[in-house]
Order: sequence, then C-alpha cells, then structure tokens
Amino acid sequence: MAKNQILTDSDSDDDTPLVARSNGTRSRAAKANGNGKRPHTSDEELSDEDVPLAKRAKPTNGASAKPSSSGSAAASTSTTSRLLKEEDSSDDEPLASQASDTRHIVSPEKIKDESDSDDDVPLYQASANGAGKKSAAKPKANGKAAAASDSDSKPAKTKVPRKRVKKEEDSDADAKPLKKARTPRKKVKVEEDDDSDDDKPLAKSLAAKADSKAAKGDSKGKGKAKTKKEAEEAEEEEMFKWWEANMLGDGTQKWQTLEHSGVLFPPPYVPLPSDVKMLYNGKPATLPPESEEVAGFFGAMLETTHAQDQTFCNNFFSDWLKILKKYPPAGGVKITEFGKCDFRPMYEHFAAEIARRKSMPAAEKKALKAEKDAAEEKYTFCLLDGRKEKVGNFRAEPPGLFRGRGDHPRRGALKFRIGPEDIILNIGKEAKIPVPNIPGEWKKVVHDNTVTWLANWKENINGSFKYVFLAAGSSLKGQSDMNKFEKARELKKHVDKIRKDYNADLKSKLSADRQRATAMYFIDRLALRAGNEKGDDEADTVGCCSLRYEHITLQPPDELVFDFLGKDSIRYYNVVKVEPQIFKNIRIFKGPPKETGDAIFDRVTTTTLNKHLASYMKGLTAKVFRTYNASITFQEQLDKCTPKDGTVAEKLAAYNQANRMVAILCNHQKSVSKNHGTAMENMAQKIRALKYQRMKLRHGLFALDPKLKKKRKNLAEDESDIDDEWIVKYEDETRAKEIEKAQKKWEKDNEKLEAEGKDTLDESVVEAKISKINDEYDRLKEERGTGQAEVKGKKTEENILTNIAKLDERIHTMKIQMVDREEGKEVALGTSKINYLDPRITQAWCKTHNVPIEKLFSKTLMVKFPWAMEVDGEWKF
DNA sequence: CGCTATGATTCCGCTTCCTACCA
DNA sequence: CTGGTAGGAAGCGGAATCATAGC
Repeated sequence: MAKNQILTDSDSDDDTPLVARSNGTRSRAAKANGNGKRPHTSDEELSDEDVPLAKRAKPTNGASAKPSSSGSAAASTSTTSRLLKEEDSSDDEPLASQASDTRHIVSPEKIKDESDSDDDVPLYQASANGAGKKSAAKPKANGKAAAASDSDSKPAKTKVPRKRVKKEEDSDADAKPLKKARTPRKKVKVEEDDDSDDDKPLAKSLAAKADSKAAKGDSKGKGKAKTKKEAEEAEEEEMFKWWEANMLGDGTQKWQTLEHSGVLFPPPYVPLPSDVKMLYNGKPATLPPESEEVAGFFGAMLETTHAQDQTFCNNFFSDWLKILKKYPPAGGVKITEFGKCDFRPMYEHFAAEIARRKSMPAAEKKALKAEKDAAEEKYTFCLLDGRKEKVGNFRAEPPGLFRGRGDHPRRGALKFRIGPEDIILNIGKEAKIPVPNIPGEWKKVVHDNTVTWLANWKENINGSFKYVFLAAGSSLKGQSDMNKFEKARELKKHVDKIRKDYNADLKSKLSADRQRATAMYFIDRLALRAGNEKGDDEADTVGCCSLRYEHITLQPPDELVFDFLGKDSIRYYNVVKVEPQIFKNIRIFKGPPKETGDAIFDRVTTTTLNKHLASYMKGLTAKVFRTYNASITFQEQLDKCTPKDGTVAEKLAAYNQANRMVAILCNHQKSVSKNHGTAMENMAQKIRALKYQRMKLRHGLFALDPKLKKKRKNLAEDESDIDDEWIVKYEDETRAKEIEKAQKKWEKDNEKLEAEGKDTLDESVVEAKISKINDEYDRLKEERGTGQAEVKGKKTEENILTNIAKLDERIHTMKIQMVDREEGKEVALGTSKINYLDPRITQAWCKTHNVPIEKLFSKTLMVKFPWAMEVDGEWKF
C-alpha cells in the first residue's frame, strides 16, 4: 500500500520524527466530552514510577471507533510507526549519537551535506558563530557556494562592523547603499493613473530622516507612458530586496512611515424586492431591512448542512430574535418559533440571483469586475517607508452567521456589520488620514510603529480582535517568515542537548519535570501543537499540553493510541510505539484519581513549557519544533530519495513524496475527493489504452519484417495488464463508442442543416460511416492473437520505434502520476508548503536537480518567497 | 503565577481561475 | 481552430491557534 511505502522510506533514520501514521478517517466535530475542568492530581512527587500497572485492567482502547486491536488499521500503523529505539532505560545515550549514526548510513553523496549539518551536531560548539565556522570547516564546497551560504544565511553579518544602536537609522543607512549597489533601480516606476497624490506629501515631510528616495523616484518617473505589462515588469524589477539590505533592528520597530487607505466597507444592505418575503406560519412576513438582512443570511444557507444543525439554528434564531425585537415585522406579526419560519422564498431568490449573475455575458461580467477593481485599487497597497507594499485583507468582514469549525458552541451566531466607528486605524503620524468609504468616523487613530497592522476591530462572536495586515508577499511578512525559518534552523544547534535533557527528565522525581519532559517528547517526535487552554465557548479541541485522559490510550506493551480533535477539529489519530519510559509515564499521568476529562499533563502549561524551552535558546517555543521538524524531515527526505538521473517527473514525484511525509507528520489532512476512485480507474484505463496502442505498434513492427521480432527482443514481450479478455472488451467498447459518436454527429449536423434551411443528410451517409467503423474493428478482430497488425502512417522501422518510445514515455509518466495521486489522496500538501517548509530547501533542490521551480511553487508562493530565490544549490536547511 | 489584551501565524473550506480535453 | 466543460489547483476569507507582555 501506498502508506507503507511512505513508512518504509522513513524507517531508516531514527532521528526524524514519527512521521507515518495511518491517519484514520478524518472526522470533524466528533465531540468528545464537554467539560473543561481538570482537577489536578495530588501534589505529591512521583515517589517512584513503579506503580502497579497490571492491577488496573484499564480499558485500553474502549474509546476509539477505530479497529485498534489487530485490525488492518492497527497492523498498518504498527509497521508505520517506528519504535524509537533508544536504549530504553539508559538516559545517557542521547539522541544525538543516534542522529550522527544514522547520518553515516545515508548515501555517499550525503557526506557533503553532512559536513554542512555538522555544525548542528556538537552542542558544545553551538555558541560559535555558525557562518564563520561553516565556511572554514568546509573546504569541500566550492568557493562560490561557501561565499553564498555565508552571506545568505546571515545577511546581517556583513564585514562592516556595525553597532546596533538606533535600529532605524542604522538600517536605513544600510539599506540605501545596498539598494543602490545591488539592485540597478531604474527610477521609472510608472503608475499611470493612480496614487501620485498619495505618494508625495508624507514622503516629503519626512525626507530628512526617512528614506524618501523611493517615493520621490516614483513621482518623478511618472512622465513616460508604458503599457500595463511593461509597467508591471518594471515594478517587479524594482522590488525592494529587503533581504539584501540590512534590516536587522531589534525587531521592535516595524516601520518609519506608513500611509494607507484604511479598510473598505461592504456596501450597505439592499432590501429584497417586495415580492420576496419569508413566510411565517405560512404567511408572508414583511420585515424591516435590519431584520430582513439577518433572515437572508440564514435563507441563503438553507441548502447547506448548517441549516440542519440544531445549535446553528438555535444560535441564529436567538440572535435574530434580538434584532426582531428592535425591528419587528410589519402588521404586528410576532415571530417566536423557529419551526414556523420558512425562508425558502429568500433562498430561491438568492439562487436565482446567482444563476443570473452566472449567465451574464462575459463582457458584462468583465466590466463589473473592472469597476470593482477600480474601486478597490487604492486599498490594495500602502506606502511603508515610502515603498509601495501590498495590503492583505483590506476588506472589512461582512456581516453574516458565524461558521465555526467543528463543534463550536457559537456557530450560527450573528456576526455584526462593522463600520468606521468600530475600527482603530494604525497609520504614520504625518500620513493623511483616509476617509472611510461609508459615512462615519474612525473609532480611533493610532501611530504605533512597533506593530504591523494597519487597522483592527473587535469582533462580536468571541470578542477577539481582527486585523488588517500586509499581504504575504510584503517585506514585513517576508521578514518574519524568514526569521521563523532562521529560528528553526537555530534549533539545530540546540536540539541534541534538549533531547538529551528531556530524555533524562523522563525519569525525574518531580512530577512537573517529568510531565514537561514527556510533553516535549511528543512535541518533538509527533509534532503536536502546544495546546493552549481554551474557553468554554470555543470548540473542544486540544493540543499537547491540553491532552486529556481520554485522548491517549495505553496499548500494552508499548503503544500509545492518540485520538483527539486538534486545531480546526481535525482528528488526530496515531498509534505510536514508544519506549518503555514514555509508556510508563503516561500510565502514571493517567493514574488515579484521574479519569475522563482530566488533563494528562496537569502540571504543564504552554507558558511554562515555552519558558523552559526559551532557557535553551532565545525565542524557542513549541511551534518552532514543528517548523524545525517539518523542514529538517523534508530536507533529509529530499537528499535521500531524489533520483539523481531521473526524469523531471520522477524528481517531482520524489519531491511530492517528501512533501507528503511532512504533511502526514503535521497531520494536514484533506478529505478524499468523491470521485477519486473513478479518477483512478479512468487513469488506469487510459494507461491500458496506451498500452494497447503500443501493442499494435509492436505488432505492426513485426508484421513489417518477422525478423524484427528476434532483433528487438525487448519488444517481444506482451504488455502487462492487458490480456485477451480486456482487449476484446476494449475493442468492443471503442467500436460502440465510435458508432455512437458518428450517429450523434450525424444527428447534430442535421439539426444544424435544418436550422439553416438546408437539406439534411441522408441516413445512408451515417450508415456508410458506421460500416466503415465496423470494417475497421472487424479487421482488428481478425488481427487479435496474430501478433501482427497494420500500422497507420509511415511504416518504417525507425518511425514505428520512435512512436513506441513516445508511448513508453507517456505510459511511464502516467503511472508516476497515478501513484502520486493515490498516495496523496488524503494528504493536503499545500499547508506545509506555505507554512512549514523553508522555501530555500525547495529552491536549492530545484537548482541542484534542474527542475524549474515553477513546477512546485505557484505564483503566489513565488511572490511570497522572493527572499528564498537567491540561494544556490548547495544550501541546506 | 494566572488572566487579559494584543499581535501574529496557521489552516481549512469555499469560490474562482485555469487547463486539458472534447465536440 | 474554437467554444464549452469538468475537474483540479490556486486564491481568498476568515476561523483557529500560538505566543507574549503586562497586570
């Protein structure tokens, strides 16, 4: 099976996290148990771990709906999850040694990498400057590579000794020369129509201290007209390469100057036509716009599963009643019962609207879109330190019914419409304060340059804040993204010691320490999320620290069954072989008086855990482990599994395979698309059809000259997976299809001719065609089993051979695709690509293996990761 | 410490866009 | 060649989580 394959692959290196698991069915919202209280156990220390375990005949797996015993699921998992083989009891054999062990096993070409990753192995050296050491200790790498990796890994550390005093001036001073030197900036940014007035005022006033050249350049270059495309290109070329500039402040100050247009509010509610009314008690009810709008929210969702959801309906109805109280229906109608409401007419109306819009002529659609785009244009970017940067979510979230994921207690609640008076704007001191596109005044305007948001507001569902940030491709986001990966890479230097320590702590006498160590083990090996506490009116989902009694089941002698709902109520199901100490610890942590509903790690919180982690390395938190393990696994898999001389298709498959392992590790699931099965079967059919063609070509070749059969031994063999039976069926089916096609075409042609008032084609025409088809297939029938065939087209040996080769190629790629597809049917690759895999790994791999990166990164990904594009093939995570 | 306020990241589902295929 | 389609992939929206500072 596909899955096993993944596993076997991963099997060899013991150091990587426990990737593979049979991820059971994905089930959302399978409510576990409601309560949130978790009584601490007693405060006692763990006197010793020799708690009698046999005694309590614990129902080891009662909870799970999975066949956790010896069913197929369990079987496959146990193959998959590796036993972390440490010498069990001996803490003094740290993971570190394992790590280097395995490294030596890996293929020879890995040695190069090894020296690279060397700097992460010995902890005692960790404090030394990584970059310097690297190049010194690596005579192997060619000069270019070494230099590059030096400069790219720590752009901040240029030779110029610079004190990091006032970060802003500092970085500015740096940015300037660098920019000039490295990016041949033609100052001709052209933005024909827009923005000129936005650019100037601020930049000018700040020219003294701030970098104003960009803005000035902008306004100056305005003369020349260009085509849109050219303008775009120019803009692209001109992009600010912050990763080449020195942007290293202390990170607290995010910008100098900031101008933007605020948030864009959705248009006010437009009441429905007067003939569209919901029914109450069977009679049309006339609602004021305020309550009609809310009714419409529900009406629009009538055909979704939400409308079947009790909680959703209840929440909606109770919120709607509040609105109705203020804006009651006309004519004294009292709406009190949900069951008497019929929103169908509204639904029909919306459906018709959607259909109408869909059937609109393309030109009209385009015009409408252009209009909308024009209105939004100025919101799409801002000026950050004089540079134009894209804004992400500049639209205020429209009102609606809250669609919580999973078993969210607030699902269906009304999310209010927000206006300017809800919004806090964050903008540069001297910037012009934008005027909202609907009447009203901003709630507040602040000038906080230590944060990256442009606006925020409080949302009424959970009382949390929503923010307008810059787009993913912006410099601010890019920098924090790069920092994230650099932080994860830094962990390489500490991870051995951390592992060693927590392995020791697994036996600590102090319950708190032992729990923490165990939790860290899970976070490290299983890539669990931290698991912050959650409130009562949130969905009951957990992460590591919030795991409860019922979420881990002991399966003697050495397996733990994890089964819980994680973020977004995605089920995490994993059967893991663990070493005895872990098993023992969980047994203790689940020991009496604990029971269902109690926290397993009652002495650990995310805060304490993170604090502990930070003692090893500044900024180290639980989530860094996820990033680290994802990227390091990815890198290792790529190094190990990419075929050196493979085709591009094979390399891509290897890439996807590595990507998939990470996705499985991080539990990024997607539901199997409903027609996956048929799609697979179709592909298989297509392959068989290609093989059939190939067979015909071979036979044609032999027909050409019987001697060729001996000469081309490699072609003598029959195609696999198509047998006589299949051929009969296939030929019959294609014959039928072609006849049907001819028939249909004839009918259609006639329809057309008739419409044009011309004479229709006689039936004999189609009959002739059909008989021709029949003749052909009869001939093929004759050919069956003869090992000979008639080939169309040029009948030379050479020609036939090249055609066979082409078919071989197609069959091969198709097969690869098929395997890829099957293995990935329930794994979402995108999430890890966007969030967890250092893009530089991909880029370096592409350069080494000569694969165009466009095959792996979509346009947005390319926009998001410009900073990663300049690494060379030698770069390693 | 735990709690709250705030800030930032991660993540999935729905919609839209794109593309390979077909008539 | 061309318009029409289906099925995926990409893009977007916004929910969910993580994290930290300050009380």
